[in-house]
Order: sequence, then structure tokens, then C-alpha cells
Amino acid sequence: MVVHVSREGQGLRERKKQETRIALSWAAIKLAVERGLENVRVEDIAATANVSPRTFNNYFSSKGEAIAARHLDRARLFAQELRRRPASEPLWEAIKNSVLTQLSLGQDYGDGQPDQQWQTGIRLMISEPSLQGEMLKANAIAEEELAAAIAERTGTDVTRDLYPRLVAGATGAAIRVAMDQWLRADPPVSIRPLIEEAIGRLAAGLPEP
Amino acid sequence: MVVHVSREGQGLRERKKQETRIALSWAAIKLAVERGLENVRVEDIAATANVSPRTFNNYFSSKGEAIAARHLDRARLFAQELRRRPASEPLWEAIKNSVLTQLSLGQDYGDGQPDQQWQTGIRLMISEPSLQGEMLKANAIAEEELAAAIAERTGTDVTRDLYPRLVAGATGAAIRVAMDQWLRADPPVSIRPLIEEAIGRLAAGLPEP
DNA sequence: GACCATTTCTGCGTGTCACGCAAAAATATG
DNA sequence: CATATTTTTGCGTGACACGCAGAAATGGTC
Repeated sequence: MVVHVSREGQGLRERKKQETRIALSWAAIKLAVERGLENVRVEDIAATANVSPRTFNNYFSSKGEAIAARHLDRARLFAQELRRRPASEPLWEAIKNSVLTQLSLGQDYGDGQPDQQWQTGIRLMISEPSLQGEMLKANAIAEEELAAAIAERTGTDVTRDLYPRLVAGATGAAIRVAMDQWLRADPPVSIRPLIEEAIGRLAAGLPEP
Repeated sequence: MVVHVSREGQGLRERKKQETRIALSWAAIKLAVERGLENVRVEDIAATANVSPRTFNNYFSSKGEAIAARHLDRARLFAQELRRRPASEPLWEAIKNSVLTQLSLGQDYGDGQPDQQWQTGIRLMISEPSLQGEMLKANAIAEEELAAAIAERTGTDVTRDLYPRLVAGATGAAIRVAMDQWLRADPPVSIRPLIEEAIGRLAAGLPEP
């Protein structure tokens, strides 16, 4: 039916690829949350995404990578968001706002509660040892992009100056610490104040309390 | 022959365990560096360490974990070293000195050049994707211990205050950034000034250059 | 020095997995 | 509609993680 529409992202081919990628990732998360990671075979994930088992490995080289993929996408958005902030904003202000914005965007993702599903996913990645590495790897990738964005913003050179990667690394650490605290809070708390505090302290130069 | 010597670590049993653990780890690194990771089977590693293949998995649950084990041990020393520093020393000073001290200790490890072998090992872990996750995992574990040490030193609470984990996370990031720069320096440079600069910037509150 | 409890090592079997390869299907281009 | 490119699929192979249970080694005791 379509003839030459194409350009709305990169053509139908690219779009379908992204769709299956996301479908596989969601399927992996869903099944892992339902049954527990060890009771999910690659075969099941592929079936849930209506794809052959072999195709799964064309997209991900392990179950863990598939599950972490959504987390990676989320983290990537953060760097993208930073590039969009006005240059007038002070760096740490921009960083903080980027994180918070990206958190809001994540709200209306799937079908279930806002970030209930997300929290469950994160918990899964933290509890299962085989997923921890994948999550850390995703964080590292996102941190690289973040460093590039920071370098661009501050007019520094990622390959020569330590500064952009230091800020990116510290920011990543701050986000991880805030999330960690958020996850272990027994009377559950909102994550935003935690993020604000963590990044605020960094911006203030980590003064001893 | 021995009767009741025992206490010099934790008894002969514990010592032999550590020995095989280290032997397995070294064997894994050595073989991986020589042949490339993909050409090393668990069987080979076990054979090199004079142990049955099944025993390998009693110590490590993957090739990658075995290789990262040395890195983990090294990183653990850092937190231990921090506990030893005099309480009079300012925190960042103590952190910097701990890293530098631990770097010096690492000098006289194996048989080859001082840290030539170490550098090779790190390169291996960074280049092989399947090892990156393991190294990050090791870093994360070391960071936890570091956070505990910092909390102890500053009289803060790891479970309630964000501070100790923020400092630990930022420090970990600084070390990673410094190492990264060290590895990619084409006319090779010494790592110490890089570490000093990275941690120095953190201590100064990450001022924009 | 012999004896028992505990811990560690080992061999075997099993289910899972990652990946190379080549044919088939889908999509793009002209 | 025809052809080129990319993606999906099926099949086969080698490697691996791990449970289980017996053998071996070690530590402490009489």
C-alpha cells in the first residue's frame, strides 16, 4: 500500500528493527518478573515477541543484555536531554533538570502504574547477579554519551581533559546512589528529592556534613 | 609435622583455598593474554592450575569472573588502605594517598616488569566486551567497601546518609577516568600524576576549567 | 598416631546458550 | 516488475554453568 513514504525515522526497515528490539526487551523483562529469570528460556522470550529463537541473538547476545536494554535506552535519553537544555543554564542545574525531566518522561511508558513497572525492573536487575553486570555496562555506555554532551557544553575536549568524564562519572555515581537509597527506603519515598540532594551535593563540591 | 600452628591467616585450609583461587585467576589471565580469551577453555585454565575442571566452577562462575578476580583483590586493598591512614589526615588527602600507596604495592607482584603485566590485564578487560561487565562489577563491590570505610572515617551512616556513597562513587569514577586516560595515552605516561589530578579536582569540588 | 567431623575436590550428567553458516523471506531501489 | 540489500530463520556445533554424590583431604580430639 505504501509507495515511497519512507523518511519518518529512517525507513520502514529501521523502524521494524527498533520495534522488535523493544518487543524482545519488554518480553524478557515481563517474563523474568513473572517467573524469575532462571525460569525463562531464550526460546520463551522469542516466542513472546513473535520471532524465531535465532533472531533473538541477532539483537542481543544474552538474556541479560535484552533486559538491560530498556534501562540503557532510558539512560541514553538523559544525555540527549542535556543537549537540549539552554546554554545559559549553569552546568549542574542543567544536569539536575535533565535527570528530573527524563524521570518524568518515563512515567507514561507502558500500561501499568507509572513507574511501578520500572521500579520492579530495576529491582530485578539489582537482585540477579547476572544482571548487575549488564546494568553497570549500560550505565557506563550512558556515561560516555553524557561525557560527550558535557564536553560539548563546556567547550572541553573529551579525549584530552579529564573534566568532562569526571563530571559524567560523578553524576552517574550520584544517580546510582540516589536510586539505591530509593530502592531500599522501607517506607517508600519519592525519588526526586533524592536525586536533587545527590546532585546538589555534587554541585556544592561534596562538603563534609 | 605441624601440630597447632594454624593461626597465620585462618589455617591451612583457608590458605590453600586462596592459593588455588589466585592460581586459577592468574592462569586465566595468562592464557587469555597469550591466546586471546575466546581460545581459552575453562578446561585449559583448570589444567594450568592443576585442578579439575569442575573445581574451577567452585571458585568462579565464569571465565570472566576469574580474570576480574585479581582486579577485585587490588581494588579491595584500596579500601583497606584507607582504614589504615591516620585520622588526622583530611579525607581527600587520605583517599589520594591510599590509591597511590596501593599502586606502589602492586609494583612487585608477579615476575615480569612492574606494572606491565597489570596494564596488559586491564587492557584485556577493557577490550573484551564480556569482561567489561565483570570489571565494572568488581569496581562496584570495591566501591561498597570504600563507602563503608569513608563512613567510618567521617562518622556518617552508610545506610542513611548519601554522603559516604557519593564520595565513594565519585572516587571510583575518578580512578576509572584516570586509568582510561592512562591506557589511551599514546606516548605512554605515568599513572600517578593522572590519579593525583583526577582526585585533586574532585577534592576541589570539580571547578569548571 | 588413630579416629571422626567437616570441608573441599572430583567425575558425570543435563539443560541452556552463543554463534557460524547458508537458504528463505522481506524490503528497498530503479 | 526486476534486482540488490538486509533481515529472518533453521540447523548444527562446541562450550558452559550447575546439581548431585562419592572420594579425598584437612582439622581437631582422645
